[in-house]
Amino acid sequence: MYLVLSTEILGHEGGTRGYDAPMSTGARRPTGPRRVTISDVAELAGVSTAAVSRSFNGAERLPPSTVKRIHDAAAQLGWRPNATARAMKRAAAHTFGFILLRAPDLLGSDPFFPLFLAGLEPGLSADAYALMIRFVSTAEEEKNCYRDWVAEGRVDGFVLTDLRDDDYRLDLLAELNVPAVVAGDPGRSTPSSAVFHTTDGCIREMVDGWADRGHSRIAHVMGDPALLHARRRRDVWAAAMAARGLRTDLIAEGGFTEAGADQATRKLIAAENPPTAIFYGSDVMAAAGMRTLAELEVRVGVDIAIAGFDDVPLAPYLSPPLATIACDYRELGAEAAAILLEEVSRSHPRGRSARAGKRLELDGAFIARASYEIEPGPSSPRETSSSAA
Amino acid sequence: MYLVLSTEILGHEGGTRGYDAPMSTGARRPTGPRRVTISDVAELAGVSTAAVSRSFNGAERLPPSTVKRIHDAAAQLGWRPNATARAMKRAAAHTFGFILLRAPDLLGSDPFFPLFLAGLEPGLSADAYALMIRFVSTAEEEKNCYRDWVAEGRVDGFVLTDLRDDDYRLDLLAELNVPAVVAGDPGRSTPSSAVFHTTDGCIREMVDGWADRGHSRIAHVMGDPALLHARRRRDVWAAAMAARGLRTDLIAEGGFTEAGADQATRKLIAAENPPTAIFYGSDVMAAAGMRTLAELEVRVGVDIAIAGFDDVPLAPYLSPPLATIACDYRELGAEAAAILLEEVSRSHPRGRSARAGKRLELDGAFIARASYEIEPGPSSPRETSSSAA
DNA sequence: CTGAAAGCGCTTACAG
DNA sequence: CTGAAAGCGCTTACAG
Repeated sequence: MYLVLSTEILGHEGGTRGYDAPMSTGARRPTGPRRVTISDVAELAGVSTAAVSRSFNGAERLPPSTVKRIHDAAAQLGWRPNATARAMKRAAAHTFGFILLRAPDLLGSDPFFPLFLAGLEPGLSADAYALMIRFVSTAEEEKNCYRDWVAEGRVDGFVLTDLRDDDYRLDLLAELNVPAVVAGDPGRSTPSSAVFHTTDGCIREMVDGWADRGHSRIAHVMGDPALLHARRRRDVWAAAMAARGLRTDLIAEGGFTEAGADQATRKLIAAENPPTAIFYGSDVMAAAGMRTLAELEVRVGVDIAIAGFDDVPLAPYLSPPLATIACDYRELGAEAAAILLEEVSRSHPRGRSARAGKRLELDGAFIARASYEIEPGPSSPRETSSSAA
Repeated sequence: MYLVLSTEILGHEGGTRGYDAPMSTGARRPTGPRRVTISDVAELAGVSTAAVSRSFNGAERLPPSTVKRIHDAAAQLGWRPNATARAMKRAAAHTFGFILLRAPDLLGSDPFFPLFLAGLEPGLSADAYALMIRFVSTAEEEKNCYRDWVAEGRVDGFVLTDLRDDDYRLDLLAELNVPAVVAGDPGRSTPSSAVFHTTDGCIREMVDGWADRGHSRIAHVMGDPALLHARRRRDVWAAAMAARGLRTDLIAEGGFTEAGADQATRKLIAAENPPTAIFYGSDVMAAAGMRTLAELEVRVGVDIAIAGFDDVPLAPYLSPPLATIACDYRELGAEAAAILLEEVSRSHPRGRSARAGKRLELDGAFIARASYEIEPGPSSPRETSSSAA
């Protein structure tokens, strides 16, 4: 924290700059030069601290010559307004919190988190907001973190992802009465704003396309049912199937993990009437399922059609290339940032919970790659493949 | 930032708690209840603010009964010490910075960032340190961010990744004189500590294994040569090749991208004497290369052997499963956190740049999956595959 | 052992 | 237009 007044910073005028930094102010610090403060700049520029502050906050007008003198002095001393002191005066941390409750082993393959963050953060920092991130491992820890960060004044609002069934965080946020944006469809009215991809049409398009090609046994490997988006994908798949008069009992849980997808795939293929097509709730599950299918000697793209969800960068490089539903998670992050900034700019000291939050829907897209494009044989795929032998 | 004294928080004693929160203190705020402060707690508990502070900082001893009274009062009011005020007094933000200069399109498939973060953050927050993240898109922005965050007192130190050739950040950090930990091998002595995986042995094992099987034309698709780890992988591959008396001219740049890997693979296969094995500098490039090879009708695992680097979760699910070099990036993050905390705990108000930083090396592991296991045919792979026709 | 008071580094009504 | 002074919410020597 101690700013070293190196000659670099002082433009090599260290010895002759006609300014002696006070070397102690009740300093109980071990050693080291003391921090440069607004007073040092004021003194060097020959103005009051108020003038320095004003010149850095732009609101009030000062003579240009004074502003220049102050800015020169600040540059010479390498001074910038201390963010902590500023935050204290303003009673705002100028920081948002992002708390993640996630199995860490899911993070390595999940395309959502890094892209969302890469979209979110630049949007916030463009407005000088910082982002504070926390990984928690239990709901208890998570709950405490939300409360603590607000009570301690660490954050001015939150970003939420991975909405869960009956998610207590929505009510918690309402109680805490802080701005928040939910990245995901809350499925109900909430005081928090929300932004999410609407992929219902994509899933319908996928199911209808398969149905049009003659598929009737279209299975679904769903993600973790505790997650709202996993349930939503399942529900839309089921509705699309029902709309075509198709049965929806070919379903298994894959929990968004590779191992789960492997088990789910085996279960589906072992069914009396195995599917001719499988819609996996994520590309990661689809990729794992592809290997399982290969092991079971069910050829993807020949005996069975599959599709995933997310459009991970590797999806086109699988063999056959994986059909999927693409969502731009970076865009989602960027929109979340914009909404959050809008939330805080409207100051609702109270009554935030009174109004309903904004809703912004983004479009997903169905991408029909080779893994999608097969027509079911006259018999089940396994019979087909054995009849070829 | 305004804490709502809801009945929830007050344990439903809101009306009869015998305590009237002062409703204004020169409050110029729009509306809303004012923030609960240490004075409110002191008043309710019938002690001084000093006592409240002490009871929350543990150092000095207070009578247990007083501590209890204070803590009860704090709980009743939902008060927690304001982090900003605390930081100001302590002249420390209790926060570390993590600034990323990265092409955002690389983030979606990169296993490093999310896992590293998932290891790093819990380590820091266990010690009540926060992590501030920033994505920048130019070196200029990056440099300013380091300087600004220190000058503004936003952070107490930094985490660095993606070390570049002749990386100016190492000197910048030394100049700024703040604690830092580098995740990666700086390749030279630096005042910052560093933690990284040593994979030289893994790469040698891979090359030697191929050489032992009779491969002599082992190519390398390297990552972005601006990055130190890409260069290191190349150098170690080249040294291992040279040690076996093998030529090192079969090399191409893939830039860590799918498209780059595609181009690099085409270039290598088009060579007069194409390789019988390819070491890709990342799994993402290897996966992309696999598709290119398939398009070129060079069969991985039959005509050519390949291996990647990173061990992404999908690696075992490619076909054939991808041999690779595994590094535990979560462990790397956890170790980086530990080192950083150790750095700040030793207070070096000056002279940080005098001593050399600590070095911690972690082990990588070579994982020989099916894509690795072929022996080269008597002729080149393309001749082999055409002679089979 | 406990409290009054100074001070962390700013910002901003307020007074000149 | 400009500055002196109060105050943001804490912590901590210092004095009782």
